Amino acid sequence: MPFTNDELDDILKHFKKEAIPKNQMLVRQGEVSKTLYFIESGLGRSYYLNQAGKEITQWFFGSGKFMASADSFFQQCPSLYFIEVLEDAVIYSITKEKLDELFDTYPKMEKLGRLVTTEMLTKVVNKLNAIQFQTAKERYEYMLAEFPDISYQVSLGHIASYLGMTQETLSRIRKSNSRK
Amino acid sequence: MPFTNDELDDILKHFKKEAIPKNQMLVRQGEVSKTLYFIESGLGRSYYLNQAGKEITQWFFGSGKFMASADSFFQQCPSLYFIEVLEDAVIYSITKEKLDELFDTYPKMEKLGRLVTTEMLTKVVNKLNAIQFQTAKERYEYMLAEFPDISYQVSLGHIASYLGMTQETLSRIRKSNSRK
DNA sequence: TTCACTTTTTGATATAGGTCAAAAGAAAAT
DNA sequence: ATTTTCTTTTGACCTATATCAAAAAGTGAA
Repeated sequence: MPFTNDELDDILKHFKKEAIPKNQMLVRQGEVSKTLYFIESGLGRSYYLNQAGKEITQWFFGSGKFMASADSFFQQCPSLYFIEVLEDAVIYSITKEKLDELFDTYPKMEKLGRLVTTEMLTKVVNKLNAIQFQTAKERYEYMLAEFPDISYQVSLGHIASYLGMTQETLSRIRKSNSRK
Repeated sequence: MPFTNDELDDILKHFKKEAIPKNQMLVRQGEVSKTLYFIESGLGRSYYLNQAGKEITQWFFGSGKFMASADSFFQQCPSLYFIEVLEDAVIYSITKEKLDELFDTYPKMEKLGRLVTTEMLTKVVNKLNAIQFQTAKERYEYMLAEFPDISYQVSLGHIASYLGMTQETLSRIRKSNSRK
């Protein structure tokens, strides 16, 4: 993005840099989320509780990515998701108000916002297609391709629910893959 | 959106209004799509061909909605999807270049763009959750709730593939619903 | 009205992946 | 070190939905 150094300085001043230890919860279901996070290092995930009260991973956020309960942050409605930090992280955060300020000051930022959302949209659509029409095994392979790093850092159960299968099934898939 | 009448006039001038008959193809897989469509009336769908060569409906677009092969239009890459008109339609279309012109002239438009994408994102996430963790019957009910009109206008096979099930299964679900 | 073609329904059978329960393995806490 | 707790693996069994095949119903053209 073509910002001058002065602009960049000003923009970065609006963000707060923090070290966040693992297992910390950043957003709770039902809260209106006021903060957008950018992950410098570490790992986060969003999840929700299904009818049976089971945690369903909705998304993983790796380093270099923006993390938010998208619906809640952008529409300022109660979040459907929890967001938690899975690995000790360094995170830049910004409130909705400050971000909107930036959007007003720097129209170029709107573009950035639009591009970030569009990228996210593309990824979600990809996952949708993977989930909808691939076997459990193929979905796991899609995940290995899309988030190679994450597959090792994260517990089986988190990944399984992300991929829409039980952890038993994922365990069996891993076993059958390793035999070969 | 707070535009003056002059602005609105200018914006609308960039769009082309057209009547498009049913069964017309607007975007083909592999093409880079240069056009964004807004459906005044009528109905469209996007779909792709899976490995077996079967058409898989990816999305339905009803009146009052924007329609595009999102990845292709926004990132200007070859489209993964076909887009076709299912019911005679009246459509406003705009090219990528003209839209970008508008974005440059009217920063407020960026915001609009961002909001449209965000809304889309929310819907895709909803569908993802429906597909990922609900039974075939529940998915059909989700569809009846989300697109009540579409369920009647569209062929069984199109809907079944959209919902990630076979048409036989959908036919049986409809039968069991009507018995009650 | 009949013929060709498409879409939907029905039936029989197969299977991927879910569920439940328990064992084994790791990690954390005392 | 040892106990407690959490995570992963394994096994047996079951069910929702896919697949395959054929019949029935619907649609449109000649």
